[in-house]
Amino acid sequence: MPTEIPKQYDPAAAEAKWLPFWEERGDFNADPPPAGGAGPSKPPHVIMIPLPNVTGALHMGHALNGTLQDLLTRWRRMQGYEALWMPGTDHAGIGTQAMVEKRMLEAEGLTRHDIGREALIERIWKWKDVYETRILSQLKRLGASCDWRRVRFTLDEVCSRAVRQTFFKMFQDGLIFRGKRLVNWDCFLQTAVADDEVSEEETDGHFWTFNYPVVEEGQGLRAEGQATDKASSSDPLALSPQPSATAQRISFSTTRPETMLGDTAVCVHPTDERYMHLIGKHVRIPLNGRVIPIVADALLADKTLGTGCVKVTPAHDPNDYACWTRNKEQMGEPINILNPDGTLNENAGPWQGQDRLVARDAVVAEMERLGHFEKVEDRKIPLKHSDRSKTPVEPYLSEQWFVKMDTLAQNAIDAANDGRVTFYPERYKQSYLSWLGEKRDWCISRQLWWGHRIPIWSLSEQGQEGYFENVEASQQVFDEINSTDRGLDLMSQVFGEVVSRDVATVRISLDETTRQQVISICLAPGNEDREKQLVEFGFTQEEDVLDTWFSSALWPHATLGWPDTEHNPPLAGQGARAEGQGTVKNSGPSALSPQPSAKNEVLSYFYPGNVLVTSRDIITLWVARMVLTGLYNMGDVPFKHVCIHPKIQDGFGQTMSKSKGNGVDPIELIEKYGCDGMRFTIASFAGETQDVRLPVGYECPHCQAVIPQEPHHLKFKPGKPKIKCAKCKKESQYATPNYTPDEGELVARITIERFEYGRNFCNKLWNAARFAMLNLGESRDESGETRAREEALAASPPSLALDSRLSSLDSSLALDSRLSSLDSSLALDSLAIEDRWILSRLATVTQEVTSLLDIYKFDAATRSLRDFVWNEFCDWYLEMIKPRLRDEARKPAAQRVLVTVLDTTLRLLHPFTPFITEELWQRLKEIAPSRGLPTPTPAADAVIIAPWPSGLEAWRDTALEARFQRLQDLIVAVRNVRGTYNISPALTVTISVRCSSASAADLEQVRSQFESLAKATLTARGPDVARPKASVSFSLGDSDGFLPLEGLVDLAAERQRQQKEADKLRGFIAGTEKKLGTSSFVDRAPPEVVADVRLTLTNQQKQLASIEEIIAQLGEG
RNA sequence: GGACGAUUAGCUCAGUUGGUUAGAGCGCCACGUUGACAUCGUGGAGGUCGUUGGUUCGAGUCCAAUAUCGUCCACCA
Repeated sequence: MPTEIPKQYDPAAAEAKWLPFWEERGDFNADPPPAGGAGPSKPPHVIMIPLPNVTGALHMGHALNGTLQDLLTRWRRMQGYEALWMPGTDHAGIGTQAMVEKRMLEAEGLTRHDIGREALIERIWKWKDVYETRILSQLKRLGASCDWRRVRFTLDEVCSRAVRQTFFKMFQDGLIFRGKRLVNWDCFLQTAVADDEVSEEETDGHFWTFNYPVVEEGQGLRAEGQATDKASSSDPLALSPQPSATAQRISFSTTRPETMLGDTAVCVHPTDERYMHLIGKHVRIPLNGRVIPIVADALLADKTLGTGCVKVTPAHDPNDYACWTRNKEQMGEPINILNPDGTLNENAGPWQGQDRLVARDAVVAEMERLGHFEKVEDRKIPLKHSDRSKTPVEPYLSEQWFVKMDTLAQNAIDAANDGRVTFYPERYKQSYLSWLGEKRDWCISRQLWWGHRIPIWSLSEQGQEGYFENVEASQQVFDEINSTDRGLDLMSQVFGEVVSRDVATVRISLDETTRQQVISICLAPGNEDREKQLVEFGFTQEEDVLDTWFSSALWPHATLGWPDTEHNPPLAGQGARAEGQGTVKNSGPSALSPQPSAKNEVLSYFYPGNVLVTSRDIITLWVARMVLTGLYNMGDVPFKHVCIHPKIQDGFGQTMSKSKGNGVDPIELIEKYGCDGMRFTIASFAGETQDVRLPVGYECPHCQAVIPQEPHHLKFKPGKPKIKCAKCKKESQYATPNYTPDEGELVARITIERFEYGRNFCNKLWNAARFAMLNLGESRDESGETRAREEALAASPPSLALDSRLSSLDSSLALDSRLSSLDSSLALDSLAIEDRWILSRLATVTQEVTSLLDIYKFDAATRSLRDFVWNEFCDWYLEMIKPRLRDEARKPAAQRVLVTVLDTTLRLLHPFTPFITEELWQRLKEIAPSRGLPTPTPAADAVIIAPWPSGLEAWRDTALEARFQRLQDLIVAVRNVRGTYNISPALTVTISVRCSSASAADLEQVRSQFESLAKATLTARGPDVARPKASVSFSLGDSDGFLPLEGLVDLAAERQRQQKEADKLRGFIAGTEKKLGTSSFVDRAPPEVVADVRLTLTNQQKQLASIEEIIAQLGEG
């Protein structure tokens, strides 16, 4: 034996060994075919990783995502594709900045305003370096066969350039515009917060009802356009504070009375009979005398709620804002009454400068004084709070940048509708389409510092007197400038020379608030000098950064080097990466240099990609936007398939996430169950429907009992909380994402029992292979010549380098000669029945797994493989060939089939369990360097590059599988009898079988195998076998078995057992007969179904007859 | 409120276009350490497929309603 094979698979050792082996060989790398290279080139297969955020470490959800992508990548690589899996991470603007700011505030009491933009960004880069390193090393531990030379980060040079170019192109095409939008404003932190960063809390509040007086025709009514004119509202006392007693009033309710100062309308339902006659009339806001219209809007007003009438404050309420967009021409501009710090601004008149909550009471008092207060009641109000500051957020109207979505969205819709992009499972196409169908403009600006700063420099200036009085006319002038070369003239003034439209684009617009004209210049990437010129000229760059999704939307082509079509994208230093998971820091301009080449072959070869693997919650945010930008920048979709996999939940049904603190680090599970065990289990989860629930436990370090996780374990507590073991009552620290246990402390580690499934499977595979290898080696002669070869082989270093292929081929040829008796071609029909059976099953499984992977049914593929390996290969085949392996004459053929099945199985399993299969492949290669049927061929150097099994259809033989099934049934029946009567396994029983001559022939062929599996001696078989006296029997329909067990069993009990069996059968027969007696069934069901049922009936009757005969004989004694 | 999914054995889940007696893993019970594997082997117990209707010769599977849970989206003067 070349090496001892341990009885247990050691995952850690294999993982440590084969990861560097593959990396050093360059197996993960994918490159375009060399220019002018001869021979057929491989087709590409591309997967872009759903870039993890650098906000924190990966959890099991990422492990699932990564496992599936690696599985697909390894599978396609084996199929002969140039398989690229592109790795990288996302800067995740809001999340990362918030995380760093939070830490800073907690640890040092500093806010970002204290340290400034530069210093904050510097801190975030440091954070990013730490977590990027951690994330990439987690992925590597998973066995992720990414092309690590190509790792990208959304803020690196290559991605930044793509962002700048896309923004520039969109700006040039007029797709980018500025507009107002309601955001969730955190008055404490003075920043906008995203919708998913606010949470609702029930708060004690009040529900006031007020009224506004309706303005009679001709009385103080102003032109609509002037309703928002500040001059008109600057002097409320100029208007009558007291409405005439007879004036009609309109009542409404509010929880935020101060927003009355910003009302621009009141709204009623168009069919509300109480108010229909008022629609189009006006009311006066008593607080400031402003006159606002009464509008009809069926979406905003609800006849059944409150008074049926609602005040409209577009600047401070999302619904009101939506109403405003529908009724703009009647209402005029929204009026913002807030300062960024939550105090009221100049639009609040006398209340300017007061905090909004102070002003609220003052406004109520004033309304009461003026006689427009009706009532107030206490009420619980759901109020949005900022997750970060825990203070209430205010809806706040602010200037934002948008991408116009109509055409872009339509193109992405078309791509899914005409099948250029296909979803697996199909139903997710619907979420994609319905979201895109809204075509809501994409707000791309964020009031953050961490991200891609918007590449626009602008200059505001006062126009000539009266120039901007008419908004529409001004806009026309601007449009003309924007659409002609007059914009270029403007730029040549700034830059002192004529600049090309490919370098800079200018747009002039009107700021409706300040009545100034705004000159905005957008620069294409790579124009740092011009940026300086602009600043010197007095332009200032936008403070805001771009939405994170803007850069991740470009991921599929940005990572391939777009927009550079002349050079391949730069690679990180290959070879010298042994020490580090770290990437090259790309913040410096000269950190990387592009690979020389005449064109970007990487981009043209690898775009478009093949499949995107992700979970459903980012179909809209990310998937749709990648399709949209791919079509826009590249003219083609970024991927053909979108594979949506389940989400991982904890034991309580909560999705695992960083923010919930319920995430489990895959590394913990890899260390406990082995990487392959984890991967195999996780792949078995990935079906089409259900999310995956993973009940978590903690293993008591004192007694190894498992303590189930409870919700309170996940809550953050100060100090180092301990967990108490229910069994041994001892306490220990435990690991959660919230803190790290103390050094040297005994820690209750995470366990998830479901992962034993995969671990046990790996161990089973290991031992099956161990058995095979032990039995492949034995037949060798131990001549001096062989030993010399073995020594020579041992002396040569492990075949790590690529050029070792030749030498290993040499040695394999040499080793081959030792198995010369097996070299010759082995005809299929000369093989034993179990050989042909296992080959047939193998061919079927190969076909199944391949077609299941084609449609991303990982769970079914995993099951199919497990069932084959465990229940067919191990339980039946290995058991059946044991007698043959002890028989020198029959041994060689069994060995040949055994090694072939093992070889193919390892290849089928490699994408699922890469480490153990490589470990076994390399060991097997030493023992059997050539294998296969009918003629052995040298095995590949590594299973990672071995060809995926295919073309095995000739091995399939369904008739033979059916014959084998009968044999299996017979053996199970004997075991059943043994089990029922508790016959010691040490005791060999005798059996005679009454069956057809054909079955008898089969049985004779596998007699020794049968006898060893059933622990029985076969005394007779054939159609004429008679039942021996005092025997226990079974009936299988087409064959009956008789076991003389007199003295061992109670024959009365046997009679009872047979009676029970007969009764059961009679029940079935009655059912079947009834069915066949129903004319509607016989007449209407398809003939083949009826024939099937008739056959069933015949079999049941035959079987019953056998049992009845047995019972009769038992009665005789 | 809208869309989608789920509900099958004690637990976690499969169940392909409707067709004989609904499956697996874990757990449970009994027996077993025979030369690959106790992370194992052999046998066994355990389910009126959430509920109610309907279509059909026939429904876990198709349709309708309903309940519960989950996810996404919208909304809550």
